Amino acid sequence: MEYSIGEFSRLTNLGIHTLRYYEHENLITPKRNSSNRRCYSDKDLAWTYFIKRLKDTGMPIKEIQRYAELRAEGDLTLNERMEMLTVHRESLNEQIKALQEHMAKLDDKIDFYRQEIERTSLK
Amino acid sequence: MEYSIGEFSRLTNLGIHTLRYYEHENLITPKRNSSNRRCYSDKDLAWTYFIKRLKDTGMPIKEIQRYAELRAEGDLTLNERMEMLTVHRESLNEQIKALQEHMAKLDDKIDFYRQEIERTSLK
DNA sequence: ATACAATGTAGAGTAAACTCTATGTCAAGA
DNA sequence: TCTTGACATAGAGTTTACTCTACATTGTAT
Repeated sequence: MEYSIGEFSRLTNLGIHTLRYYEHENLITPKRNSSNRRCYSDKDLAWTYFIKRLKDTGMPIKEIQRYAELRAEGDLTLNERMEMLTVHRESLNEQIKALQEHMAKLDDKIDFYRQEIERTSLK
Repeated sequence: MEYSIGEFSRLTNLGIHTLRYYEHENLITPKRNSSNRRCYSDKDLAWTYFIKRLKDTGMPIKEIQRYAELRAEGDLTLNERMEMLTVHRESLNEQIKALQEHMAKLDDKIDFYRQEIERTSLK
């Protein structure tokens, strides 16, 4: 299947402006039809989902750019891409650990509030 | 104990400029000495650590501002503050869940790469 | 007395990631 | 044919959270 930018925007939940911006940054590079309109493919779709995943896990555009560059170069860069993902995996792991710690502390604080409210009868 | 902005900067690992910016945004409000220099207290220190925690868990400055405002109003706002933290706790929980999902998918991808590299003998 | 390092304020500048505006093209329906 | 509506580009504007600059004061060591 092929999609116009409007359809693709709805599918990916990324604004049209954002899609053009991503293309400008060489993240997503859809084909063009005879009238120069963008034609996004299913491959573009899967790739866009992956980009969103990288973004949602805190990878900056610059780094995604680098990954996209390697991807465009084909199989010879598989090693390097896997290396990038492995490094990123570690950062993700640390993010999760940090958030869990924050969660524990937050729970302490909430408990403290609960007691204070009880004590001062502000229930 | 009381700390100058320089000492406080070292203690909190926040730049001097950042501390002044936080004060400008009414997040941290240290006392001043006779020559108008900032005097940070241990209470400011504990509060600053908490601000960092909120920031590190994705709370925007605007919201921390609101929290700081309530805090300045005293015990009568304990309920409202607890409510804010409880809501934030939920967002934290969702962040963690999302990251764990991303992690699983990332592991899949890394596995896939491993196989591809094996298959195409790019070891 | 003087130098100098830390501090003060006000306001400008920066970086990242969008988001929007102005203007123009083009295919399809009334 | 005329009018929409979706799409195109180039470039300006926005938001968030700092970060830095310029310039004036002040406290301390020589």
